[in-house]
Amino acid sequence: MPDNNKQRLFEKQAEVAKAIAHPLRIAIIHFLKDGEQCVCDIAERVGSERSNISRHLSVMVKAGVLEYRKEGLKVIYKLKCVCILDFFSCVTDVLKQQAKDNERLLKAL
Amino acid sequence: MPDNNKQRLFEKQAEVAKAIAHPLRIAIIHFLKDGEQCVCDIAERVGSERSNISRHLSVMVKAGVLEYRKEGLKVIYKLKCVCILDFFSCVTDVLKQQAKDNERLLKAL
DNA sequence: TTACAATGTGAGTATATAATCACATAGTAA
DNA sequence: TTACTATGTGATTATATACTCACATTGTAA
Repeated sequence: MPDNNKQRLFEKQAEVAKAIAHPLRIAIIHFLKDGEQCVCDIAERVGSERSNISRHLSVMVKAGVLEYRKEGLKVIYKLKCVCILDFFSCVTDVLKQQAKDNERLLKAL
Repeated sequence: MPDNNKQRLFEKQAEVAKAIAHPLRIAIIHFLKDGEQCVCDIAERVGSERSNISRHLSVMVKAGVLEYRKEGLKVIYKLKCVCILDFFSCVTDVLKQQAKDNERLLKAL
């Protein structure tokens, strides 16, 4: 693969990662694990303004993490790909490792 | 788990995701897949200033993605947890889905 | 010692992102 | 039609991030 394509691939991957890399967006993803939800309910659940949530949702849609459908007045969002959840088991491994390191550090005191 | 802990967990997860969410940092991670490398060689490979690379590396160390050891003048970095690579298979799934969507869209023209 | 090489860091600037408020839009229902 | 509700968006501000340059630090080697 030529380097230009590699560069473009890295940018695409970064865009997906960025779409996940925010506490509110992670909270949204976790909420949507259990099924699709409208903006209104998402906003209430994660505790933020609707306009703000709306923007976060559109970031994730743009990155291909979420998709939506309209139902009357409501817009209902859901995970586009359950594989997103695998990401969190990966992140959890990193955090567990950190916890272990900290423990070891404390013991050395 | 109380909501405060959940909140903190989401922030921690976001920090790890953010540490990955940059094209240069993804390039670095891919380079380190094949083994540990010094700052100098990383900078040459991914094509950026050493001082810039140094900062990116420290972001990833702080997030628990990389670790390093010193060897004489050189500082040698490596992946702390191979599980980071799983993240990319997850991201790749998202990108593949996007590609499929685009294809379908083009066919509808 | 002096000179050099690899790395990290402070300061400044440019850009990107997040949040808020006010308002626009679109569907619903009386 | 009018009034209402859910959502999205423009404009603004605050904050965070990325990059560059100059310089400090640390180890090496003559």
